[in-house]
Amino acid sequence: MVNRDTGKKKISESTIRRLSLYYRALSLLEKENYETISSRELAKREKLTPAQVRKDLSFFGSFGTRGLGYPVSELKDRIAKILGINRIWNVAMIGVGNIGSALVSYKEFQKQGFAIKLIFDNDQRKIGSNHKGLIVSDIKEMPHLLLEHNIEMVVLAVPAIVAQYIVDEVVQAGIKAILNFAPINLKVPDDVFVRNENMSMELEYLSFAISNNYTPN
Amino acid sequence: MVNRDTGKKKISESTIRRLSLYYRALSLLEKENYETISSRELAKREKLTPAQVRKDLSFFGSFGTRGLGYPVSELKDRIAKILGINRIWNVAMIGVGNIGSALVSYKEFQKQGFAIKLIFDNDQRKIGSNHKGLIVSDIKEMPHLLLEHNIEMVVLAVPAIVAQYIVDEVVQAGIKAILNFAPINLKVPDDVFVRNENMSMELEYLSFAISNNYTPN
DNA sequence: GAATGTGAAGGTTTTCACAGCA
DNA sequence: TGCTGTGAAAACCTTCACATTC
Repeated sequence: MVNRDTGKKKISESTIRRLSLYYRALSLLEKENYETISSRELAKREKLTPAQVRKDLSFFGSFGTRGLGYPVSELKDRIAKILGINRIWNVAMIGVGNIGSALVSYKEFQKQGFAIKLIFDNDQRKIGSNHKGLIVSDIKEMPHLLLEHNIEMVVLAVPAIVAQYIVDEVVQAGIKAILNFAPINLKVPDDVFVRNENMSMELEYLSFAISNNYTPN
Repeated sequence: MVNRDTGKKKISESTIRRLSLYYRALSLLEKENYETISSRELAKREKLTPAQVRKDLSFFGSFGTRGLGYPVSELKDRIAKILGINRIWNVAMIGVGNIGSALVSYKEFQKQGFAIKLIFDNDQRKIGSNHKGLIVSDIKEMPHLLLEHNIEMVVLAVPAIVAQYIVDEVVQAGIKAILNFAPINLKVPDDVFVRNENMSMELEYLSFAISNNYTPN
């Protein structure tokens, strides 16, 4: 429960993922002009239990008022701060194939404060072309451009075969966060965070569920 | 541990997700002409523990040989059967915006046996146009076309505002599995499976990790 | 000797249940 | 009365360790 080195309580991965859910729900509630929200109602909206919501939030302090609930706007801001999304992140997209170019136009990223500032590809026909106001740069220019533009995160949407090679360069350029769409396990140093987005896996999960009449929980 | 109704051991969501990982690793191993693989080696490739691999696999039977390991091709086929991916699934794409059209061209789906057979949109300019050999159909035609083409899964890539409305029609058409890209919690009957793909959430996780020097493990 | 299969142990996450406060 | 915050209990998941088999 408590980390022996830092003395801090350990936050589980699932708690972090749920914070994202709370954030989204609270953004909506704010638009619907809710002032406060109970753990029960918040749980209902995200298909969780009230106790879960309270436990999650209590990790970071006492935000609520007994008898009343949580103040929507304030809680939303607090969660933004915890998640580190109370600011703009500079992101680079590597690869402008199907997925890459779709993500460049994906408005949710922009909306959540992830600003795509650079786009790279190695295809001469794509280099120099315009994607949503951004010019595609040659991947050879990547190392110094990442530094010059203060890029902090990278979305990797390149074929699996070249992914490791490119990620090595990305790491070399000091990037510490990578969202990887290539279906491959990237090797990176311990201080670099990688999240793998594997869309086939989700379909496979559905396939399993239907095939086995799977009932979670 | 054991389900009281069915007498079956309960399979956890994480086990299912790892089966997908094993499947991918085994496909690769097969190409590399491995005949057998030990839990230790398989674990190493997917950054898991050997015990974990053995526990997962033992849920479904005894596939291995003591002293030797698991037969690569056979284990791969077995997992395919368990996941229900030992056949082709008929899939429909709903929405041909950025994400939708990217996914129509996404080769991993095809490769894993998820065949996109129909594409829908409500935009008159898109209806009738050609995407990778498929003609975009009017979403009004959806109910009967889903039935006629024996569609079993649907990928939902439409704006959040219309997602619930469309999903209601999809459910009505008897679809039991939905991969949802809209950032919203869909309401569906208990026997319909929904997986949410939320790419901003992954970036938020990375944001949290960098901001807090988070160390999972 | 090498590696599986599996009860038991250990650890983590979720839920319960209730004291405490508005 | 209504709802939070939180120890304690329960459920769940992972790892250990070893008997077993090839």
